[in-house]
Amino acid sequence: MSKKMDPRVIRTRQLLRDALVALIDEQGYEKITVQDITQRATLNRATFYLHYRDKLDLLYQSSEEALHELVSSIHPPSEEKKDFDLLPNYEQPHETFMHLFEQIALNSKLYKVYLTEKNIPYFSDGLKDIIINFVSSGIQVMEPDDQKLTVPREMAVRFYAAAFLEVIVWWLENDMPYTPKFMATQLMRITIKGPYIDNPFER
Amino acid sequence: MSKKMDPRVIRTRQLLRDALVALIDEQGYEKITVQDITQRATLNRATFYLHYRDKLDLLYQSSEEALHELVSSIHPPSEEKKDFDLLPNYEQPHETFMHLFEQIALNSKLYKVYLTEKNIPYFSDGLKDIIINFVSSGIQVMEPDDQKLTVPREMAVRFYAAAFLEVIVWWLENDMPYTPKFMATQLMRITIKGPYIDNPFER
DNA sequence: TGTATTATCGACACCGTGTCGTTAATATAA
DNA sequence: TTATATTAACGACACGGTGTCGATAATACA
Repeated sequence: MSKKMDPRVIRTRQLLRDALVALIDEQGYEKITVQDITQRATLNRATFYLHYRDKLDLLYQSSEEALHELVSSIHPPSEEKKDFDLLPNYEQPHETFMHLFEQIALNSKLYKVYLTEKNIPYFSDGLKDIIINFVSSGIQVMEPDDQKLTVPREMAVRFYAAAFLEVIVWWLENDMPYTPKFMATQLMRITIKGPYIDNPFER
Repeated sequence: MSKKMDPRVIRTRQLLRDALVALIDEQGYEKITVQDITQRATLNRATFYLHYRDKLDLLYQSSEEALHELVSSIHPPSEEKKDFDLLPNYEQPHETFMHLFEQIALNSKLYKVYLTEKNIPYFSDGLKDIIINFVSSGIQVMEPDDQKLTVPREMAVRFYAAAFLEVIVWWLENDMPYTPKFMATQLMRITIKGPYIDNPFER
């Protein structure tokens, strides 16, 4: 899709996107003006409007691109492990979890800024939707019978999706102190076993 | 504190706060101007600046007030149940959870708008901090030994705090379809037992 | 090298902001 | 009830960011 594009266009848009990320990191999203962005990108302000409607449009398109890359890189599961993944060992890292953390690490600058800065529209919700779909299908495969869930299905999906997203944010905030494999293992364990090794309430 | 205030001031500020909530609900936070707010409140625009620095300051003060009310209403635990709450039955609703949902229900219009509308600064984070403190002390009481947690303590705290907040948002988005008691019971159960009644991984 | 595409530049009206100074309305206490 | 202080209303102002325009310069590619 970018093959037939004028290299100047590609360069200009990349300059604008990088400028946005850098400026959000420095002064937060809300205070940024189109003037700031074009100045940082060493472009004329009118040039901005040749490519994006406004600041929000630039953010949307950058977000869409990053999230689309993420989904594409995760979607194809390795075929030979399919059956294994349907019933993963909870002490073994889930393959999709690992892909998720690895892909985020590859683009960590953008993810850290877009997920941890305050009041960035769209990106967090977009990623949450992706995780919701993942969690939803995961629970559906593990337990199709609503009666065998501890809480209403939709509540459980939202519960774990938000929890997973928060752990990703925590990981980025702390500059990725653990490997993707470790993180995937941790998420699997806390989801299945809960917070305590010896459940204090029973057994 | 509001005893010695001119009743006109109280009236004016309440008009502005109500106008903000209504306008966020109608057109979202970002598009709102100070002009819009004062027009809706039937006040002169210059009057706004006698009370608040800008739109964000109005939101902050409204948020602070609501969150302070929430903390105050939750903090005093009923004395006679103290020992019981330290080791709650997981099929019994946790008293603090119930207070949380009940207090939110009392001010549900503001909570729904401030928590479910996109890009409302401060409020979600403020409530998340409150829940983090609550979760953190809860886990600390249940299990002071890091070795007996399934994952790093800070990760577990963030995991459950975000999950609880998401369930609150889900509850508000769906116009509170369950009672506070039911919600508190569900949260307790999914936290301790995980998503599945019969753990498919062991036993 | 020629042609089409894109970027640059300066200028414009528009809108929301924050702050004046002046005048009007209102609460509270004498 | 009336006097006084506090607050609101009102109109006006300069400022800054926006979005768009037309004309000109630079660049990619055939």
